[in-house]
Amino acid sequence: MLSKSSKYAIKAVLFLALNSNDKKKVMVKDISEPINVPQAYIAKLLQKLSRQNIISSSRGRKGGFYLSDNNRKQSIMSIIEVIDGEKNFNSCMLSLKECDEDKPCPLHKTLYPFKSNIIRNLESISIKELALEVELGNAFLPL
Amino acid sequence: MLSKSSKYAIKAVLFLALNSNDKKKVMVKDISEPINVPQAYIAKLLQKLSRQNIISSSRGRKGGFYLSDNNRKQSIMSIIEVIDGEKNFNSCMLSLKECDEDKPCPLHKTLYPFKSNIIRNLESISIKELALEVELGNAFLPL
DNA sequence: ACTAAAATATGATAAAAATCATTTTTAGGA
DNA sequence: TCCTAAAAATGATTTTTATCATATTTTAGT
Ligand code: FES
Ligand code: FES
Repeated sequence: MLSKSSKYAIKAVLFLALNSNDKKKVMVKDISEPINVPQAYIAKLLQKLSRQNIISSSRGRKGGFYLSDNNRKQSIMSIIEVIDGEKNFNSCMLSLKECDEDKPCPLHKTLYPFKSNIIRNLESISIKELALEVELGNAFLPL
Repeated sequence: MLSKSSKYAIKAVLFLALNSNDKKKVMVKDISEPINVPQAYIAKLLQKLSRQNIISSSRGRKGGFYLSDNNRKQSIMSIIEVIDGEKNFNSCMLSLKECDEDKPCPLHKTLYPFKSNIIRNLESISIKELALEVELGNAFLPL
């Protein structure tokens, strides 16, 4: 469904949403540990996200990663797209090709509606909203 | 979502549903080609399915793979379970662990309902039913 | 300016998934 | 009974994904 990498990335972004802002940057070391992901690995993912402006970063002394208010408005899907390249989601469930309404595979009819709903949800839910759920204690950040 | 292997396996089983029965066995070579999957690879998958009685086979001369009437009654999920080991489906969407209702991750609330519906569908739909859709021309076996 | 603390870039290694190749076993037919 | 065509078993290789290690910028503070 989601690659390990996007899972890691989402966790990291959520962690940043809860623990950072433009005044309070946090460095990889202090992200990787609580979310339980190898430091060098999450660093690479964060860099990718930063390059695509999903998250913010500043380097040098007193630098670190953080989320600006604008960053928080982005969707969860945008994270996945940057990391996995969205291919996972519009591919057909049986072939290796794209899903094709006109020539649907046998599983299309039953599964596609669900899949497209999942996509729609991931596209519409923002980082900020998800983080709020955690703050309210309705959801938990798993390690 | 589904591994390449389960996709291959489902295609192969569907092909057998359409082109074989206990009187008409078909050998790997004649399965792998039309469904466009490397012969040695699909052979391995078919063997696994056969061992778990999802499909039938007989060896030696005049042997081959085929689907008995009983085989056809099985669910699509049973194929996936044999090949992927079901792990893909009950794992949490954010952590590497199992999905946990009591301590749901932030994505659980939005995605789990869809996921469980997908699972329920895959469990309830039989090989025979899917094959019928193809016979009726409502669905297509992609290469 | 200089230094140290940070991200960034690049490339190497390890683990997992997919693919390929070879051998062994089984059973039908001469 | 012996040969041959088939699946089954085993193990090697390749490709992809995940992980690790090292060197290079950038920037705040002195
Ligand atoms: S065509 Fe296969 S999922 Fe849509
Ligand atoms: S706890 Fe993460 S999907 Fe259910």
